[in-house]
Amino acid sequence: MLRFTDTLTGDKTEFVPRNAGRVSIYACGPTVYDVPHVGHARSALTYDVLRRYLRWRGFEVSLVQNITDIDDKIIKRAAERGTTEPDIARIYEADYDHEMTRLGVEPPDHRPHATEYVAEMVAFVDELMATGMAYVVEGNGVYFRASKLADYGALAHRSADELREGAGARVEIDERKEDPLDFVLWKAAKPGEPTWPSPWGPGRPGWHIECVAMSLDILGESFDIHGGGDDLAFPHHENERAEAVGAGKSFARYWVHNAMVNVDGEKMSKSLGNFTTLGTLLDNYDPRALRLLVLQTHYRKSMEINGPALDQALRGLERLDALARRMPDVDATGAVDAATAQTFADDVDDDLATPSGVALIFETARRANAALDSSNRALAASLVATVHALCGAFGLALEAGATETDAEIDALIAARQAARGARDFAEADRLRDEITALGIVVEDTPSGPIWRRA
RNA sequence: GCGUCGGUGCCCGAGUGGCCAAAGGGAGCGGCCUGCAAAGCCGUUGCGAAAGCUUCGUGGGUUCAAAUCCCACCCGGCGCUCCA
Repeated sequence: MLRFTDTLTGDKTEFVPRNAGRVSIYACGPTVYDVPHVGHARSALTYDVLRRYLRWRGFEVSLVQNITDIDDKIIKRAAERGTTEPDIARIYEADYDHEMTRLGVEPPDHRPHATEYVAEMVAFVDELMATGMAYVVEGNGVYFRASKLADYGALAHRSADELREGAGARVEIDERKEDPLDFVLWKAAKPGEPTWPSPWGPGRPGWHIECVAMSLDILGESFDIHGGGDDLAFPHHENERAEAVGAGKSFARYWVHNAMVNVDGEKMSKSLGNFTTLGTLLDNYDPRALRLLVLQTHYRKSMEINGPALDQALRGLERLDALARRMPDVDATGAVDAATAQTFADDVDDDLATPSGVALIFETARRANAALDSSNRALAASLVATVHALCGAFGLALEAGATETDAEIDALIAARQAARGARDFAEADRLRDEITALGIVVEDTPSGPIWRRA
């Protein structure tokens, strides 16, 4: 039975999709004003894994991830660089794409841009105006009237009054609002900023109303899962929900939030300056090591991503690759071990418990190696196929190794074999040192030596 | 301050009433395999020869039984209006 922890209820609840066999997911994407960092990677990997896993479980999955390509930060960055907002957005969206590709994150089924949905957003705000859920502050824009929504604060698990008490704890309250909880839906134009026409004068979109417009347009009302980083739960998602519910629409049926990446115990963020850019990390590590590391921690638990942690994950990954290398002709298309696959599904179904799934993968790999050691090739083939398949369910592709040939290396290996045959082990070891110096690892197996790049 | 999530063995990290001295990964140690390696497998890493004893932030409590439930406290993450 599939279950997820729903942020709205705070409970782990059975997941029943809107339409049997089909799952619709809206995952909050980046605001493209800077390069992606490791925290973005965790989020992206979480929803990539969720989608792939659900697909592996037989669901047809539709994933929407937006690109927010107009907002304050983009405007600020464009001004700093002396360029235009579309330029900034284009540059960093391309960068995001590039890193996601390297990470092995599949492109979403739909990737709407905020700037493509301005007309829909205006129409949405208009609806809210018509029902009294919103009001105009002359010269500032249109605000959502939070007091009109009975359960504003539901995602934050706070009552409106509690929220009012806490309001201003970190950010100054805009005194022009009727209520501290009200938030802007449409921002009136300021000089030099990009604007779009509206019934309330030229301006631009406010609090992530693009997510509401796009999710409802593409996925429809009552779509299944709305996901994102848990720093978005309030106010970002709270406000989205308010906008949708305020307009009388059924919004997301389940809210899923992934936890943050920490650095020395603190959240990785731009403002703290403690971030590792994703590009730098991927230049130095196998992207699969990052995926495995993320899979080994439950998505709702904050985690550290640093060199030592990645090194550990890399070592584990090497074990799996080594197994794949032992049976290079077996892949995920082979007959999988049904009992293992069932256990895997039972485990992971419980709130996307990928750490349990990974544990089972390693357990299966161990059994496969043991079967190979005792020459039980039929069992081994089934287990290796299972390892490939389960890794595949998490988007982890194992590398069965070098299919490449290299005349120089082949010659050295042949020479070493000849020396070994002649029991001239001093010469054999010298040749192996020479090969090692080229960055190659040689492994002797019952069927002869194999090599790979270290 | 309020809300929320968490504090587990050498490290990372699962585990939410008994099957737990506690998955899996990493690291260490011993063994097997190998000419030697690598890879792999087996065992082992709280105390004890064993029966057993003591462990899962701290202190209480509930229960026949608690890492798991309740209360208090300490510590940490995140959020409290434009951060994934």
